[in-house]
Amino acid sequence: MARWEPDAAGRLRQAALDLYAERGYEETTVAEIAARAGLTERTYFRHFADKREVLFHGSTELQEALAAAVEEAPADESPLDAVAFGLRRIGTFFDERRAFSLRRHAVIRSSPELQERELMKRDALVAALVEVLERRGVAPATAALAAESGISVFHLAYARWIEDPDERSYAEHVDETLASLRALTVSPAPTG
Amino acid sequence: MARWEPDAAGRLRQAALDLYAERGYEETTVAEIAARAGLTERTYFRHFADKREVLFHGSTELQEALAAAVEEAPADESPLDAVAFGLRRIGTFFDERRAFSLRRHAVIRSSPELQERELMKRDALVAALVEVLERRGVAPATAALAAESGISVFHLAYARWIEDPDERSYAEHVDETLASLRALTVSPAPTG
DNA sequence: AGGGTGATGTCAGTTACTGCCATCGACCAT
DNA sequence: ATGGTCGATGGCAGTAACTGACATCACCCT
Repeated sequence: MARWEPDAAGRLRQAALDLYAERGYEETTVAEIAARAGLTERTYFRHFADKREVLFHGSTELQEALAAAVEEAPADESPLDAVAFGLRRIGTFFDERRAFSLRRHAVIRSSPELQERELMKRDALVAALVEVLERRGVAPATAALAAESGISVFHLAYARWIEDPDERSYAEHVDETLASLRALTVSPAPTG
Repeated sequence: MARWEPDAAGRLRQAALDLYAERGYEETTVAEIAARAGLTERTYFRHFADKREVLFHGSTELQEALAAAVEEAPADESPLDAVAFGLRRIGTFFDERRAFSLRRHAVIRSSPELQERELMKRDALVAALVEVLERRGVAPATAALAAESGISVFHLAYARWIEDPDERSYAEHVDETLASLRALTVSPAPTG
């Protein structure tokens, strides 16, 4: 028999999400999360850097998956299309965890501190895209713009996916959002 | 003679920027900032909500100025053009404070916590733009996309403005960045 | 003169987070 | 099996961000 119950980090994530949802983020202490997971506060901080990070477990994997997917886009795709290619590929990452995503999203929306952290993760996605695009030979200025635009699509598509009563796939929302972006940026209003 | 030295908040902002630049953000305590401003820690927290907020004084004014400027854009401008109109208008806000902006930017870049807060302010700008655009009659989905894209332009233009050795105006960088965005989103690569 | 006001000070308390050392089952080498 | 190392955890003390409650006291108004 193992010395400790397995998957301490997983238990902490579950306890944190539950407590943040039940009582609210600010009203929950790290000691309470640790206690519910059968651990101590000190151990919590060995698994997660701070009180917020416990809700952002998949972000590194997501970032790597997105970067890898964009890397695999056909070489002749435009920067924005390459990003869109990657976004559609990672759709399953969300589609498979819909219930969890809804809960997590509701918790994050309820706390400015958590929103800040989410924005930071979003920014890391932008940086990862810039790196991949530049490696594809895209000029830095263009890469930055394509990455920002791509993550805007990522974000708005996610918001729509969360709210979609029909529960259509994430990839579908990406396609729709990307089409809207293209419609938006056609050159200045036609004369007349 | 006044009971206290005037402009306590201003002194705190100056002290904080100086100390963050000299010693680094993490190595500076709020008590030290307050002491340099001739105040106590408790008084610091009456002027600023937390250790980060002291660096984001102009953000509310900037947000209101941008919203007002977009509001004044000609009614027949496309959503994105209306935002661009607003961005050019607020250019003086930056051009007049170049030295300060450089120092502040260097400090923020050096600390993840400060970057998080800056992303939050950026997000507030997006929200303000969405509100203004919707009031102009733009459909919510389009408004969200135009706001996101517009703030991407805002942000990248700012980064280039900061790094520009020729110190050209902020509005010029907005124009260039916007043109790049339009070039980026033209429909998928032409055949052949 | 006297009372109200507002910016500040003082102090005690909570909680996030960190460094250091102790514990002790598991695992490995002999 | 013996002994030693390892790795995840606990315990504890300490720092610093932030908050609430109350006191102070020049200024202002009447």
